[in-house]
Amino acid sequence: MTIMRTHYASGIMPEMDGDTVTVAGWVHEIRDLGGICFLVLRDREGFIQVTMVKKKTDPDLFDMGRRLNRESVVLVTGVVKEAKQAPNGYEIIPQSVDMLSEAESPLPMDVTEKVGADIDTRLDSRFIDLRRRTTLAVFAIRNHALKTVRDFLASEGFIEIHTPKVVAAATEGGTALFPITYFNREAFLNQSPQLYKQIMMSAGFDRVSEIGAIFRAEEHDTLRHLNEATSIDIEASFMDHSDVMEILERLVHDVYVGVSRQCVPQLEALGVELAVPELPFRRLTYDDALEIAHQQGHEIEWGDDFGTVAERAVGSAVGEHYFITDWPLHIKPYYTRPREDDSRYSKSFDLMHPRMELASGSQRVHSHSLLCQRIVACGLDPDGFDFYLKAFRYGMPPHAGWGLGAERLVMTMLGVENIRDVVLFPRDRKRLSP
RNA sequence: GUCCGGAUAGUGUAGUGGCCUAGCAUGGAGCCCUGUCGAGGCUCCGCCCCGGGUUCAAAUCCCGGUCCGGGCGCCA
Repeated sequence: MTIMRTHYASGIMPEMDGDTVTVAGWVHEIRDLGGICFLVLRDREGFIQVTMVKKKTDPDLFDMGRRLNRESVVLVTGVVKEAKQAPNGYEIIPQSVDMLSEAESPLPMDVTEKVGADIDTRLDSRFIDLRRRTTLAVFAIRNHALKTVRDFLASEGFIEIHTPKVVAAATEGGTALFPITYFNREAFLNQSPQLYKQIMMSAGFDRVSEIGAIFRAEEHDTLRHLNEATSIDIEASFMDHSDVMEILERLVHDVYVGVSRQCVPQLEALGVELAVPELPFRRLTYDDALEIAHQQGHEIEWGDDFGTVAERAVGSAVGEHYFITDWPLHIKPYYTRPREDDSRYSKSFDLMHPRMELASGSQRVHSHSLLCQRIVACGLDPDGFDFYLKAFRYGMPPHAGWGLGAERLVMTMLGVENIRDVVLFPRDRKRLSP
């Protein structure tokens, strides 16, 4: 016996009539009609029907096949037969069925999607949930989306880097961090690659990108936050915020195009009709967005961030992807560059989907003295930033960059409501396992 | 952090004081059935989160606990 398949389920065609093939996968369903028994085998790529006719099949094989438990792993060798009555017009007449791993019964949840399951049940048995066609489709699309991102950034001359995820005490401020023990010292999980990708500008890499994990210790409990997420980051020298905005919108556009072309079956499985957003995305200044929020009846003081409700109100007023630019300097981090003509404003932007924020970025402060000044102004201690500030003292080019939430990009693209649905093993406030 | 909601077979649900010996679907066991594709038919199996209280009577009301979901805040 070999444990090798010759074909995935999707690789079998009616034209192969008469060929002997070996398929391997999970027993999705068994429909036993008495004199004829259909076994539906499922693998990563699809389903294939294995048909056993009582009169023609070896009695032992027939009896073993019809008694298999759902979700057991089997290897089936047989002859492809073109058959009009079969799904897709073909089936396999088995010569042998080897059970490689018997599944226990009952299953923790339904794989055939006849009965629903709560997200909590699904995540507790994620390995089973991931066998479901729609769940698999989400991750196939996520894969294509991120592949498109990598291809796009490579074609734009970005060098992919990997920055440390374990970092020393110095932080960017703002979000809460996860403390860890690093030998006998205190350390943290990184909240973003921000400081390191900026250091790479001083290193002369010119354009860098990273797709990596970020960690935030916020105790939020929403459908769009996780404590471990994937961030798509870029940093580019000799560019300003409008240059990187242009890269960002083309990237998002490219992802939609790539997914709509390469993931047709998956989109169909999910019932998603993907509308590719038009370029260029609309640009609103913070003041414009504030005006729209006011018109929608949301009172926000100049200088405050938009709350969730006002943010959605602006989003539905715009109705498509858009940028909010020129944020008040004091609500942006210290590395954000002030506008030369009016330092109350910054050279910053957020990329918004009508439902939520997707990305934020800016032109950065590249002057060492201004950066020190800004760190102090934000109430932080420059001493903790030595390793970072040092890179600004020996030739730091002007630069700009952004960070884009990979999960949010995928979930908004697919209309998925819960961010946990687009992460294999999500980490939220309550879930640390599996 | 704060507010709101929920917990009933393996899974998803109905049931808001007695009509509950808890209904339905899916599932499991078994039987019948030669073209199913959410197969069909028949029989059977399996559930009220934990503890206390109110009441003649609690799945249902009250209190405490545990676990879960969600809104807002927070999230440079």
